[in-house]
Amino acid sequence: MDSSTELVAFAASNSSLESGPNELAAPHLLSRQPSRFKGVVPQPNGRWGAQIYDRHARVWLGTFADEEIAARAYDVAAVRYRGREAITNFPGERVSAGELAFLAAHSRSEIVDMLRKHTYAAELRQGLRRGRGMGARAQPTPLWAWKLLFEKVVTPSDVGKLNRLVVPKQHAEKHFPLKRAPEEKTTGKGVLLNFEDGEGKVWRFRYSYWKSSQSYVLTKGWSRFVREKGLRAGDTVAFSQSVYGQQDNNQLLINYRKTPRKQQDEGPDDAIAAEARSIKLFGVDITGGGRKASEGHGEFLET
DNA sequence: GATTGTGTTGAC
DNA sequence: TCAACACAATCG
Repeated sequence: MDSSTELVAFAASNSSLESGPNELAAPHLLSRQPSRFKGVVPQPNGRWGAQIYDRHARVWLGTFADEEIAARAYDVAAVRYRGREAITNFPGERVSAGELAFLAAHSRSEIVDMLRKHTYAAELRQGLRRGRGMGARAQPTPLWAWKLLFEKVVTPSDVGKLNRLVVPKQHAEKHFPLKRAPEEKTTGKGVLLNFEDGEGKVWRFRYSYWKSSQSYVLTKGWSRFVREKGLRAGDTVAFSQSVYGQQDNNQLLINYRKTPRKQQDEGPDDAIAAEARSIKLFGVDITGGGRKASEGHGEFLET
């Protein structure tokens, strides 16, 4: 059980928004303490959960190591669900017009998803950067703006229950240099990296080096990506880097390509659908998959 | 084994 | 609507 993960820091960490791994002091019964924030509930392990109620139903917004971060997550959801005048934990911090537009451009479930994945801040920043005028809706960075770093045909274990993708050593050391961390500065295991996918969504994975197996891996967050993209052994994932600002923010992209399969081997959806799903023009999906017209009625912020 | 987040209940 | 509490489902 030598899970000895060598903790290291990424040379130019492309973003490490908010709370790192939990760094609790006394995990035990310290959790009973109720939160001083609205929409925040203590978790048995000392962390904090955020939730909001929508029409009698609880909407879980995720768990956070920091109580205040959880409170901010609630605030974001409150504004998205109840509008600009919603009661929030930090009334003093006005919501910018840009953020309001960003919120309006995404469905409630999308915002909740970002909060749960802890990528809201990153997506907002990205959304504000492009979306300039009013396009509002997060547009994917065009494919020509990316430089391919490397690809990997995923193995069964990469898409299995292990929640980890082994990054081929040669590529890892060349493109994702893991520099020794300033000792204790690395509170958690490894480093958190954000990747934009072909649809403009942001994914966050933990990247670290497993000493026991002497391999570089993407762990936390990986299985969620596998699940949502329906990745299967044999499919290909590609990692690219923005051709812009090398030092700026080191934007990273993760894409995937499904390998055609016999219908009998296909899971829930067939190969036709899988292929149609990947037809894109300059990074923009022209197949019409589009947004899920979920959500109830009477939404605020909906234009 | 640890953590998440759902089930459920009872106040406000 | 909202959170306290218990604990099953899910995760790492």
